[in-house]
Amino acid sequence: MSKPSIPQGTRDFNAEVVQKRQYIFQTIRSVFELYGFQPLETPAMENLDTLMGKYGEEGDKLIFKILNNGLDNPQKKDQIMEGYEKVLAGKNSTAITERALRYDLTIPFARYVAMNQGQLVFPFKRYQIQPVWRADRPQKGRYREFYQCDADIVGSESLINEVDLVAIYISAFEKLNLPVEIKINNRKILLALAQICGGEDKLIDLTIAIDKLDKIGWEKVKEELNNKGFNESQQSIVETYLNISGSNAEKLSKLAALLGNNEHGAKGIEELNYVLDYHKATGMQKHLVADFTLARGLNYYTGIIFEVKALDAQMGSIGGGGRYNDLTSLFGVPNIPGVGISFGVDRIYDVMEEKNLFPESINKAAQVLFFNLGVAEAKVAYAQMMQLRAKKIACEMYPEKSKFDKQFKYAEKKGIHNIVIIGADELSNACCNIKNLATGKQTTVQFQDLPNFQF
RNA sequence: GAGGGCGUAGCUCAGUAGGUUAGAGCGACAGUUUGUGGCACUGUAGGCCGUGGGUUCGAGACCCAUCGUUCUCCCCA
Repeated sequence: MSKPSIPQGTRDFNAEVVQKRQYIFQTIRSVFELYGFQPLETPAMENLDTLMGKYGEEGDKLIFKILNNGLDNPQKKDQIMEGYEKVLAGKNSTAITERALRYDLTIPFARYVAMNQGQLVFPFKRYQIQPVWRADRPQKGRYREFYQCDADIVGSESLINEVDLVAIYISAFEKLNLPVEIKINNRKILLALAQICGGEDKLIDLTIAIDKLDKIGWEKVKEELNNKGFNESQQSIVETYLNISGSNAEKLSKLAALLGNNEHGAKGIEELNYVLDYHKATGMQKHLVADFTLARGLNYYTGIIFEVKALDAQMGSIGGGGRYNDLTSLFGVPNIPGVGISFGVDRIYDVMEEKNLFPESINKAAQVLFFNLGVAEAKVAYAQMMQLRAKKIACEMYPEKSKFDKQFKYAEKKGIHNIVIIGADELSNACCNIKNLATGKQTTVQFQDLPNFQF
């Protein structure tokens, strides 16, 4: 038999890791709930058509598809062979695969809203914390199975929602003690830029190119623009656009000058100003950075977009989101605008681990270990232990009679801070000896006083 | 999808230029020590050197393939 293994890009989480991850989940969840969001869960798998075509060409390739059952059914052979031909040609076939693992939480949410629009109370605010799967090649900070924590609001165009989501980001990362900056931009501004530099249809080429700026530098971006058919004067507008610097207010006024009276540009700037202005009053403004190079890969965004970057850490974005004005129309229900954000828990974990930001207190080992010193002793000890458990003190008893040495080491390795010794001597005196492993201090306590002992 | 690094004991790794019976530290187990741990000392167990082929008198080492893993690019959280 070969050595056991798990699929590439997936992980097992041991007790310590689970507790740390739960700490992140719990922190984010509590903030979501504080802001009036309610939970939703959707299935791990969706129908393939629900997902295809929603994430761009690259995204489609990264969707994990599930092979249909019953492919060995001889009655369906012709259908299946025909489907296989389509697959070989790079197309999808429901004869071969009709389900896939979810790629993110936003599209399943849009699907849910479209299916349940009659029942939902709008504006509908939901949060969702579940794993997603991507058939990407794993590398640092990138896994094939990872969790997202999303909060979305649909059925409202108000920018107060954007304001609220920024506040969620900032307060959640403050609670986690993780310093971040929230980059903010607007797809309308990118659209305006595209209109000025050769037309709306260039929007995607343009955003892909400028998104690479901090990675490859202006010269390479210029080259890419050139290859995509942008002329010299258009390239120089883009260069001016990318070189805008200063405080948020300065950047926005310089941008306004560059975009002139372009309608989308003016709207985009106005929206950014609205959000920044609201957060002057909350004091959260200092975490917000207007960044016109921010583009985001997903093409369903239409308004303000966000991305969260951990400060002083070698890690890509640890969260992102934005406004999508018509996501449910993909499922035949038009005119439900929405805006949402996502936390990348696995990357947040990696950054917090690297920077040592987890509090000591999240280790949830039992507080007390009862020694097992024989049949009669264990029976009495067990009854005493149950009284402590009734007081919500986490306890366990060593399951077999073993040498002191061994039982001590067990407690030490599991991080249990107190041991209770009930041996023959204690038994005859109806008492026990409690030893604190950190201090080495030992106390003799009568059985009737044990439940009230302060560990 | 493209390219690089690494696979030796449970873990972290040595293993010189190809040469007898593949090593260390940590961990595990046992003992010194049958009711008071952490230290120390002694001992024991544990390896198809990722897998398959090839070169050679001889391969853990060299070559090819394959699988796994990790990193970079693309893209993304």
